[in-house]
Amino acid sequence: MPELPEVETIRNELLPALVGRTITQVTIFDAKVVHPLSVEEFSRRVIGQRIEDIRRRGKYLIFPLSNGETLIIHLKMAGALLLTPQQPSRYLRASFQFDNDTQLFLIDRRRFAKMWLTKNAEDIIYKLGPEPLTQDFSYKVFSSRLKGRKAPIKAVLIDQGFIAGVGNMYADEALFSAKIHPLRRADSLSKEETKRLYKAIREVLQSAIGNKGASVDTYIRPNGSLGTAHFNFQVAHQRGKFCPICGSPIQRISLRNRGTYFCPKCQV
DNA sequence: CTTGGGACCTGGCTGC
DNA sequence: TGCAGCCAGGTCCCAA
Repeated sequence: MPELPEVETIRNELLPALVGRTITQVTIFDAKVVHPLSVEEFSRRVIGQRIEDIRRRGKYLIFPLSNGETLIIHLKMAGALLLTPQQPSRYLRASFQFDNDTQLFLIDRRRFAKMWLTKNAEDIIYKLGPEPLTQDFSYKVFSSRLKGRKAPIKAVLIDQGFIAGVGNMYADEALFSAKIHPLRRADSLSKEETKRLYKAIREVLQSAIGNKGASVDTYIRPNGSLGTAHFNFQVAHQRGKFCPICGSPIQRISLRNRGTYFCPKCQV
């Protein structure tokens, strides 16, 4: 599942291949991926444009184009971006051809991934909260944003308007690392707990970027190789396993229709 | 405004 | 072996 570390890895690995390249052809195999634009309009507006840069905001990939428009891609749960050469995939939803014979494929088993073309990227990403790895995201910002939030802390962490980029896996990992129960009311955390969680969020994300993301399901890097961050997971997706600290069975509950994994003894 | 539930999707896995 | 049902979860939409 691409969360911040996975999307950041994809960005880093697409940058040298695509920046400065011009799109010469695009093929959309599933019209849903560019909705509400028609395939024809999307193609017309994107062909001939040079990719000026690749940025990331939360889990969105942002491609400023030479005509002033912006291409935005969100991979949702199962999407992947692959550079040639690649094996054919029955889940190919779109392909871009560039002026140096490079091709970029959007693969998506579950048809949730989406592409937008817009003159103003803010129209798409305006809802996002702060980037957790920037200087701006200080402990003070984090603690003040928690005030008055009565929902379970896990639900707040995966709210993209609260922090951008933290998804289900890394929320579970950060809460385990900070020894906080996922169902704790967000505004009930002590100062010490808030500090631990703040630190844990940044460390968990940074470490996962260092490991090129977590290949737990369909996540794959643009060159076809896998990330290794999931080898460090302590609770996320560890069904049937045991807490690495105390040996208790990892517990799974459903929160917001998301699988939530935690240690019932270490996390209070 | 916040909160919480369901919808959108599809394929792999589990258990009867 | 067959198959129903669970599980995976990012974001939008809607109701309270």
